[in-house]
Amino acid sequence: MYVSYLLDKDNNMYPNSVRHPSLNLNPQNFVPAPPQYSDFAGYHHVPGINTDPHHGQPTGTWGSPYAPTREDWHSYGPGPASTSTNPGQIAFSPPDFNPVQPPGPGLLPPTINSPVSQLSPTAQRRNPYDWMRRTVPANNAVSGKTRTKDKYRVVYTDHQRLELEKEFHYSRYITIRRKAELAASLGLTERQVKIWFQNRRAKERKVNKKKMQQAQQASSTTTPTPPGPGSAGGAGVVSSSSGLVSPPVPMTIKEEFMP
DNA sequence: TTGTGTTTTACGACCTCC
DNA sequence: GGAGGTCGTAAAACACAA
Repeated sequence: MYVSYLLDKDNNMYPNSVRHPSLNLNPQNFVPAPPQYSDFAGYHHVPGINTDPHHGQPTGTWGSPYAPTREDWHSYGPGPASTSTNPGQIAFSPPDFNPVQPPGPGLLPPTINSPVSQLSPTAQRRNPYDWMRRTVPANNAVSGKTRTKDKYRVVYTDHQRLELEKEFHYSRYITIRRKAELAASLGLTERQVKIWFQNRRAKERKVNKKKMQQAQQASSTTTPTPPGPGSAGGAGVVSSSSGLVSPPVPMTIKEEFMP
């Protein structure tokens, strides 16, 4: 890995090894996402749902009504029963959420120690969470690669990405406190969490933009109306200075979250 | 295999806000 | 001035067709 390079920039970068083969979660431990989680890009943030004090962040530029409450996140993880079979996975519920987990069935440390079977490298993506279970070489954490050398980025574990997605699902913009908590619980740095959210928002904008363009194309083919001012090539889709798109598009079941 | 396209981390530049 | 936002981009990791 490029730990040395990153350590030069951020003392807290990679405080411990994040890369471990056993961190890759068994896809069997995931449950298919319910229909309401068909597409992260389509979630609606509801201002005012942030009853959690540390989630009382302003809605900021994200004015669209997004995100269900965290109670809904139960459906992400394995249920209570599966916590015994795989201590690395926890049911994510708001009252229980404590990023600094005590020893035992917590977030990261038990996962590292728990033997989780590796997926066959030839396995195809059939599970809605397949996108999160890529295998990672075990020596990534100690390889000491840098950006200027032959390797410059790590691949987050399935668990890390799942927890980040959960948080993103809850709110597109993470608070400072939640960022610190999440970073601590996932073994990431706050910088990594921040950048992950930035990249995730960028991805969402990209997906939304693509959807809007496709919708415009579909509508233009069905109803051949001449393009109005500012509607050429879907250029007028992205709203305002924030670049955010208000997605009035109906929710569609995203392929990767289909059961 | 291998070539190619896509996705995922990570960064720098620039901007806004406090 | 610092923190955090978007935007553009680099490059590793990955998926998949030929």
